[in-house]
Amino acid sequence: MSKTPYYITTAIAYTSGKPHIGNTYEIVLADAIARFKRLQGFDVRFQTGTDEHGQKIEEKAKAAGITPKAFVDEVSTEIRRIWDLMNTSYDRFIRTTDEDHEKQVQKIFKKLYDQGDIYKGYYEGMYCTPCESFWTPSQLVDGKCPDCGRPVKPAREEAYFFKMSKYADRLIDHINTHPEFIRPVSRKNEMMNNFLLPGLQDLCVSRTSFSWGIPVTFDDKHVTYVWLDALSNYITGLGYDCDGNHGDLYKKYWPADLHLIGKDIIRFHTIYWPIFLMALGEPLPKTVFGHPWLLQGDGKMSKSKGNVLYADDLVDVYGVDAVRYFVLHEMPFENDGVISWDLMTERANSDLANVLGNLVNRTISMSNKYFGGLVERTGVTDPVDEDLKAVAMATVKAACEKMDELRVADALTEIFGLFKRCNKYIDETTPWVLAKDEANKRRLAEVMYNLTEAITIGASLLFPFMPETAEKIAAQLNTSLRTIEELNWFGKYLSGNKVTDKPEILFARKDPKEVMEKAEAIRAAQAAANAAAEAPAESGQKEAAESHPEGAERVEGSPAETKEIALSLKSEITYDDFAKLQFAVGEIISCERVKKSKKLLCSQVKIGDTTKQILSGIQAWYTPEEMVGKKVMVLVNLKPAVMAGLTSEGMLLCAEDADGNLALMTPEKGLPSGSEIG
RNA sequence: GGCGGAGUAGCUCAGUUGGCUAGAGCACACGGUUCAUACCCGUGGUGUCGAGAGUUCAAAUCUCCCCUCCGCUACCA
Repeated sequence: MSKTPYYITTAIAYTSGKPHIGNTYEIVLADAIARFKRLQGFDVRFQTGTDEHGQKIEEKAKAAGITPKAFVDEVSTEIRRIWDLMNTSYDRFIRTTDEDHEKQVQKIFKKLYDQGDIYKGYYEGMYCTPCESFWTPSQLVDGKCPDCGRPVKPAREEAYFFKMSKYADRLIDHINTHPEFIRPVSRKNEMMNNFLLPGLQDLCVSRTSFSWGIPVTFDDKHVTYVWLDALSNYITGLGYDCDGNHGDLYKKYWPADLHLIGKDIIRFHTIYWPIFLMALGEPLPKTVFGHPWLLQGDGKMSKSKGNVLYADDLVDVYGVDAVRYFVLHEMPFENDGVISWDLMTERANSDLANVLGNLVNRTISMSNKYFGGLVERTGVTDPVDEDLKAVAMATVKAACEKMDELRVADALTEIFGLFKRCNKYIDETTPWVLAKDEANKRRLAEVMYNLTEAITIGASLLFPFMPETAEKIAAQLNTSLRTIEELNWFGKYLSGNKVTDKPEILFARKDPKEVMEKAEAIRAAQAAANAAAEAPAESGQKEAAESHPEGAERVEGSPAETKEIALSLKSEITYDDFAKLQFAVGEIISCERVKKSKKLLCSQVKIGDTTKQILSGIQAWYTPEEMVGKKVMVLVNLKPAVMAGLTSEGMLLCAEDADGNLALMTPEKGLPSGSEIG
């Protein structure tokens, strides 16, 4: 009888920097699911990897003075190191720079082009030559470039597009008839209401503005744009062949059972990816699960504050399995979870040290104390045994049910419920009382046997979540872990077996004070490293919530990475061009939030003897209160435009770094408002 | 602005198709116990179930409206 195949993937991580604990969560979650499926007897294939192309990487590499390939080699290696540190059991770590992947993406592009799904077109809309940017008609302001206000010309840059609309109806039908396809289901409405029902726009699948990508074979100016490249990894990693000569893995494992992704990229996995597959004539993945995020609890995560949590630091303090336990347990099904040093310590102490570690330790100690380590089944039962056995068996079933629903945190809770039941059983049976009377010796032995067996069952179930711990427990009990199939009845522990005579502490209790001291040291080191790189203050929570424009996954930049920005030069202008722009110093006399917008601030700006109302998308960086009184650089003669119902009569100038952080331009000396800048 | 979700004990959250004194875990307090990592077991609450109104014999649960927070989306000089 051959095992049922089960193919699970994570999103591939974008190689722009070191992943923090929030990014590391996904691979651990996937690993727990993959390991549990293996335990259930599935033939599991588990794939993860890195997404390595795109303009952003090209720019970062340039800034670092190395080739894009050298850059992504370094980052990909680092990501893989962390995945390995977390003890994840992936079968393939694919890189989008892998030769087999690139070759297939090129063939896919060609095939879709040949069959008419991809067509050569132009960026619809208007092109601003100096800005090298395309704009849709709705983005234009009075028919001019929204960035520089200059006239724009009709579309110029050619690009390849994918005809999304052609497959929209089929996809809508598929989503409606396959309730398992998008999970959690709340995400289904978002996709339907925002994209599918209003009508899908064709997707741009090639670019000519950068070169770090997979070249289009029949048109060498173009490289494949991110999604067609990145999403294809799920099939190229199995040996998909566009010509139909698929590898055995592909035949066996496709379609995927589960694409595990962050909730920010659900759209790409539930709309574009299925449509690509339809176009290729391949079956669609069974389930796409958009998991929530693990956010930091103790203050906003910020590189400059040095409080970004990384897997390595947490592992140093708590150990791999404690970190795995925390991220798996603390992450609910639909809402974001929270992580902090305090919460982590609390959980490690109460659940791991007190409940689990202590249980194993006291049980083994008693076996040694009363029977020299021998665990023997005597058959001297008591009614109190029944509930323990029933709970043990029920836990096996409950854990499977929870995992089938992808409720990983709940499954873990079920398993710990069994360990708690074991502790209670010890109180119910009071082995130390039984030990006082030789007549109870055989009953005592049975109690110890039941405990040992129940712990073995718990440890077997725990394996997918905390592999090392489960194995340590089995080793101490001198038994082996079981599969789900082998957990079908209570009493498989070998009677007469001998447990270890020296129980090892599984989880030492952590002193919150000491942990905080270590955390503080880590924080200081991180802040120092960051200060050297001179990163501006920023809101990490916000960053965590921002979707990555290019990558298949957001990855936080490393604190140590260079902050040098690669300047892309615009075309030269004449003095006359410059002279058309009128800049002046303005003083903000009042400022308030624009109610209808999350990003806009509405400022009254005094410029000499006139006052202008100016809207700016800077709410994330400045409060209205701190705006008031600032002297700022204003572009005065910009044609007014209406935003969110309010008129804006100019533009406050800001500088923006590579991460999108803004800073207002202010005069270095206290000049009066109205002073012209030129 | 459009669509959707959420607001329940100090904290994190469960609460199925409306139905008996509204629950769990953590934290806290007290009691028990000593095999064990000062651990384990038991007991304990004052929750206006976001505000208001309505339907009903009965509403945390349904309807309406309002407030707050969040997500996706649009706009973002």
